[in-house]
Amino acid sequence: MNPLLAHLNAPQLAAVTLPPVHALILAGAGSGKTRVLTTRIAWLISTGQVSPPGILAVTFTNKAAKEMQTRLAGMLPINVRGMWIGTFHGLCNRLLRAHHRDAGLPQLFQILDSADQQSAVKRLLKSLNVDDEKFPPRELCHFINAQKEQGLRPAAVEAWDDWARKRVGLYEAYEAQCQREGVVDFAELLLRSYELLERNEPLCRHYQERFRHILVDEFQDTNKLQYKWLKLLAGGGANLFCVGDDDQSIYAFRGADVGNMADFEREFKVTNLIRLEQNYRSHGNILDAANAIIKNNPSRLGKNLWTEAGSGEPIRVHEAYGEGDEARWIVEEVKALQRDGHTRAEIALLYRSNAQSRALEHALFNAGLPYRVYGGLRFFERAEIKHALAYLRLIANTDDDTAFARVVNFPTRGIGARSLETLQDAAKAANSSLHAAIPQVGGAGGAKLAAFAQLIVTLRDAAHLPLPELVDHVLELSGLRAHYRNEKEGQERLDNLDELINAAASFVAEEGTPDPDGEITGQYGNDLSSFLAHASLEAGEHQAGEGDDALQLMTVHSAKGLEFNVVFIGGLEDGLFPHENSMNEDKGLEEERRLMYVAVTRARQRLYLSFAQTRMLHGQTRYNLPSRFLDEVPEELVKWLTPRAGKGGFAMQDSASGSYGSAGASSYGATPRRSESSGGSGFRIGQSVMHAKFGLGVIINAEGSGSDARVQVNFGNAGMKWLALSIAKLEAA
DNA sequence: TGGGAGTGCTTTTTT
DNA sequence: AGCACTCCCA
Repeated sequence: MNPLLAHLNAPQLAAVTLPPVHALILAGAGSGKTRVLTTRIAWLISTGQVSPPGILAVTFTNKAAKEMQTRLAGMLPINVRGMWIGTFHGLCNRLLRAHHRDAGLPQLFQILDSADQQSAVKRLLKSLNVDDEKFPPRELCHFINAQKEQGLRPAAVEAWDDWARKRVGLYEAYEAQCQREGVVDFAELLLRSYELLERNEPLCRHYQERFRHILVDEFQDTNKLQYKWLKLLAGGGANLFCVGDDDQSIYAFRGADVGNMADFEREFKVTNLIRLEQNYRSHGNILDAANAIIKNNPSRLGKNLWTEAGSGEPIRVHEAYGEGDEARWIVEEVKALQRDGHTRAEIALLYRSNAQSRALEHALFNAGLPYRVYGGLRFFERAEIKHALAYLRLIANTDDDTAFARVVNFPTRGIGARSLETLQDAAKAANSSLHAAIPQVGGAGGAKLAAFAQLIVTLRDAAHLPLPELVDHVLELSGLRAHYRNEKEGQERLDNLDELINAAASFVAEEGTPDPDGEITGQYGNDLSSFLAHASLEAGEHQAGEGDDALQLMTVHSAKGLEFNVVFIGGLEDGLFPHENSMNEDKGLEEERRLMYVAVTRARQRLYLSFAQTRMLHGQTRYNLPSRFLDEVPEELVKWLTPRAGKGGFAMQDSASGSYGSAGASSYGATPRRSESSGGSGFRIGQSVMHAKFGLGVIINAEGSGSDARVQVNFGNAGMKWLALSIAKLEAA
């Protein structure tokens, strides 16, 4: 047996070795989803069914993409760096850099993150004299992104009244502004690359022919546009292999559409639907609870997790008076767990909304327990870092008005609102960028602006320096360092700025390499612009001390994909979890329930659920009922740590390698070579075959020789078969 | 320019 | 309650 395939269970094996057909893998929590995805890629490559450039693998987070690359690198002796494995946004960026001309973008186009986008919108409203009470920038951004995520340009958006028409007009003006400034927001990355392929037939055909196998992770989280993008790329006969879990779809609120799973099944006539239901993570009671909860959702594709592990411990439920009591109880419980030998890093405190972390942090701080809060400001989102990046962006592109506006008077150089207004008017009149309009401003303000323009020129002169030195140079000449040195609490910010130099240095060392398949995709641009793209696309985790043994605090959303030995889910109250705002939404409760399902399935060994009778929220004390999700956990799985709540005050119930890359460098000596045949029959592992009755299949194993030769074939939905070559009529397909 | 007072918002979030 | 943001005055 191919060692790649060892240790896979039957459905995993079936999925990994599927013949070249479209497939939908329903992968339950903890069922080995990433493993299937990466092993599938390794299998396809090592059996010679596809070469690495023929693979396109898409994920949602950088973390997931990196994980896939790392694991793949461990399975195959190939350079995974050049492969098209990445996030939707990262891959689109790559595509647009390579074909920036065809996409109508400057080579060094910059990427706006959400905050940049909002300030760009604010600036736009101001320049058009639009009342931002009537069109709140935040809401306008949402609207614009939502349109783009449905693939709609302004002309295609329907508007029935004046206000809606005005809004579409602003969308249009925003696009024009971005185009003039040479910047692109996140949704634009997707839409622009979709349109690029859709309109440029030869280019589209090139990529369609190149990518033979497209694999998608977390497919339930794709939005409409992402699905269209995938369909377009798969339009040339590539095989789409989508892995997802409808029960873990928790991002509908930002445009994810689980309906894509059903659409995919229908539109691609998917007959190969494989369920991965064996869970390798949690003990039985935890899984039973999760199954019982999610069973209450109607429209599911259907799936039931099971485990070979025992039932394990009961699920512990605790009732507290207020959020402070809840937090103190958790602290005591954590201390007890530590005494029993649990490490803090293996304990997670999950909550529905960020505001809940405060009470927990307070109690943990008082108890002196180290903890780490996920979420919140990340490195590249810090103000001082964004300031420094803005100077770098101006070096790359002086027309980037967002960057210009951010730092033209930071550190302050006496360029006030008046001068800026004059400048904005001049820019608008000349339809130019702010930077380009500087010569037209006279007076004292004009002189100061000219000095700023001179500063940018001086900085640009240093653009040839190695990136880390350039960053250092910018920090010094811009006056940022001096500014923070004079600030009382500036030391941390200075440290962060120094850290930015380190980030630049390690970026150059690790990723600053040019695209390996340069003749097709062109080059990325220079170090500076790829570093800036990196900063936008990968904001970076914020807190240091990753290696420290600290409790893990995070929202349920950010816990998706993670697992812990012990999990506390706090604030299980109606109104909080499920959240009251979700109740008005269509299908809101179902998404909350999936969220609860995700939360529960994070736990390996022990799960605590807790709620409080009163909770301070928005400055007011609220009295909540226990969460309805608590009632959905079967009683027999539960151990109440406090007298059981609800039902009338009960008493305490205590109770492949040779086919590609450096030949022979395989780490798997036994991996069949591409040239090897099975028993001299002319067939080889990985070969697609056709059988009169079972249809298309792929050979995954072989034994015997001559008249005894037998091969194992995966026929997809027709199953896995051993066939004697002397009897079965197999034809190469 | 910067600080103090007043105002409004507050589910979840990656890229 | 706590935070970000704006506005106004010295």
